[in-house]
Amino acid sequence: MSDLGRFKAEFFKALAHPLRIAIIDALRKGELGVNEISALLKVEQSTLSQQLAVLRNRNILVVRKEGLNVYYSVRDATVFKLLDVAKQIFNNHLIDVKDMLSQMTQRRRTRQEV
Amino acid sequence: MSDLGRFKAEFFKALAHPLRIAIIDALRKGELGVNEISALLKVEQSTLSQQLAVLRNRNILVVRKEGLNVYYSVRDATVFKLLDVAKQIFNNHLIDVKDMLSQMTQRRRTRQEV
DNA sequence: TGACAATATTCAAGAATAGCAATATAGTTT
DNA sequence: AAACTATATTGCTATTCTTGAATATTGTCA
Repeated sequence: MSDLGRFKAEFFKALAHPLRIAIIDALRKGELGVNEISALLKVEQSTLSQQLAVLRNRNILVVRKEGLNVYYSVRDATVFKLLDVAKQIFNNHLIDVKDMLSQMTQRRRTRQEV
Repeated sequence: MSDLGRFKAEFFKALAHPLRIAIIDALRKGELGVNEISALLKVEQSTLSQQLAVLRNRNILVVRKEGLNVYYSVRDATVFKLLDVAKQIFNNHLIDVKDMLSQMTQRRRTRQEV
């Protein structure tokens, strides 16, 4: 297995979480403070902090501290391109996305039933 | 949380595995039989089959059966672009990749120790 | 039909992840 | 220094993922 392959896998794993995607999307226009992200995404403080940590550890986000506040930004704008390409793939296959949605919903329903 | 965000997360999750990345990479030049992929990647038969199933279920791969053999191909070549963009990000930050490698190695070591 | 080949699915066990609550840390203000 | 604020980290439980082994399925050929 090539190292590059493993790197990519690690990298995609970092993106494989709805909240983490939302965080990156929120940073498209540039740096934001944790409080701003928090207000935007409305999740538990510790949950947000944990997912920020994941992105930070994977070198996807960059931190800047200023007094009590912490500001995050995306290190390499190429990451946005990745999200855009993903979107493009969905646009190519709207029907499949519907499949995926129904699968996702079904799974959620199954989980609840059990 | 937007649906698109969740779709993207699901999608990246599908890519977040070294073997699955390797499979997709192997299919860059077009369709391959399972036996060929197997020879190429040298993994357990069931492991390969399982990871092929993941990619199939996510609509990333397309199947064609012919007698006893099964041929897989990537449904939308845009997926390759995704891998390329990921590579591009690594090229932009070679040093960080080294960090990541050392982190990965360290984690693996820790796991073994425990 | 029976034996065989290629691939898929199921099962079980361990590893990794997610998210909340609680606690810790670090900077600020009084 | 004490009280306060913003963020990070830890502890814990539930869930999901990964993998090899065993088993099932499907098509082929004698």
